[in-house]
Amino acid sequence: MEVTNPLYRGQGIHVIASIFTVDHGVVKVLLIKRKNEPYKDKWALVGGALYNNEDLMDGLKREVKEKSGISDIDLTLIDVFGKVDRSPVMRMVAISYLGVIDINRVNILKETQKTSNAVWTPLDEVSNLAYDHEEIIASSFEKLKHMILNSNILASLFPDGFTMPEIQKTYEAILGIQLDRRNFRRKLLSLDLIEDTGNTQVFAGRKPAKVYRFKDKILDISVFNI
Amino acid sequence: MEVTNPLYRGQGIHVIASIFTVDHGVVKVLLIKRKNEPYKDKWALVGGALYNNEDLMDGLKREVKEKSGISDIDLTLIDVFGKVDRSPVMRMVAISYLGVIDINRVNILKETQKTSNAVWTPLDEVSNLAYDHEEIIASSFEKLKHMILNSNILASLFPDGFTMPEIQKTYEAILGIQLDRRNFRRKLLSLDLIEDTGNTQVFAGRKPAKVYRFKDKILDISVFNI
DNA sequence: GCAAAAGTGTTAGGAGTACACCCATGC
DNA sequence: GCATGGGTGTACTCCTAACACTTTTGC
Repeated sequence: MEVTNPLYRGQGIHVIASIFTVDHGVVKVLLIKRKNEPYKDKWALVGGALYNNEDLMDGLKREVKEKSGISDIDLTLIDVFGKVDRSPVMRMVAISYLGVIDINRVNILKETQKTSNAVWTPLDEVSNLAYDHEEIIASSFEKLKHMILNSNILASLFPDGFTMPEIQKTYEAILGIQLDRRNFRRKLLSLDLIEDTGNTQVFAGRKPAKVYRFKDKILDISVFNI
Repeated sequence: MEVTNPLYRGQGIHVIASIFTVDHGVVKVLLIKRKNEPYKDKWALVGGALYNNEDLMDGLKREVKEKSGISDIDLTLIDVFGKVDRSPVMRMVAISYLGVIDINRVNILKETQKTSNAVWTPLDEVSNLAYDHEEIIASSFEKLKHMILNSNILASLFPDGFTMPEIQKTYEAILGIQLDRRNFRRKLLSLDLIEDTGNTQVFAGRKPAKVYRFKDKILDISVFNI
């Protein structure tokens, strides 16, 4: 069968990743600088056009690898962006994904065939991006706030474990609120999501903190307890 | 700018709606019978290929209108399906949406230019559909279960209001579990989501039931109360 | 010993759960 | 009056929220 209707022609799919980290209490997103048109020399999220012979996740991981060097990251579907004019080249529908990664565990490629720079950018410094990528980041960040409350997505931020004060600061940075130390600890422990490693970590001049790690477990609580 | 790379050609977007209702305690989904290839004479969800000059929601509503006659329905993005071979015609990525509608308030078109029949089908009788539509229904139904616990999506099932026993049966049908009458009522009222209309509805031989209605309010609770 | 930050416990209030009784209707 | 099903209240438990003291370290 052949498609002849011109209304169906000239369409493509973008797969795009909002990759977040939390660095010293600041939430950052990975941006790359584009080498090519459209939006040459503009900052943008990692991602690109899907090939017609690859599945969505394969294309996404290929794009992430090509443009950032990151090869080992879990990405979750977040949203879809399809305004007719969102790309100046052709009709592109963007499928957006979210990932979280430990900034210290990954070497970001500063330059690739298609990018001239790559920077972890604090959320409040994000502006003037290519395409509708600012909107995509906003939608992903909202979802991230939700996900840290309903999943173990932060496990990938702490591959070697974490102390309670550390992870609490991460929650506070992402949610933008202050939390009570004692209740936070009790709540996180009660979820059966993390476990004590038996180790401690010492910072200068302070009492050593216990190190916990995430269990290999998916949490997906529902709210409404009827 | 022109796209010459063949890897980017021959792609299209499906917009697809899983439209659910609850009819006498049975959850049903709207299926249409296709008149044309591919999957001629197969049952399928309402939906079709997006035009390259229309936004996603516009294309979706056009398809829903064309193939079912339904013109007034809220649809929510649910999921994306993009396996390379999900369509035999060309590379199609499907964006799936979810809607709920009162079966008594809508006249479904039994035949259209592209469909030869339309039926509200109980979920457990759904089988042998076109494309990956069974998978799409499964994903949408899971999300529906979640949404009735976290949003006022059921408002569209009861445009004229509802009684507590009625809506409880609806929750039970969708969730597949039994609920305690007294606690269900208290919980639903405590959410500040519905209000008493002051009216009652009488069934034969029974005490009249109060009629409630949904407030115009979006509910999006988070779970984890830290 | 002192400052800084980590660890722990207690209590009051609110939400969830389980359960029993009264009430309005049609026949 | 009786069967059917709708409406309401209460006690127990558990989770949450607010809050203060003790412990360990480096200097």
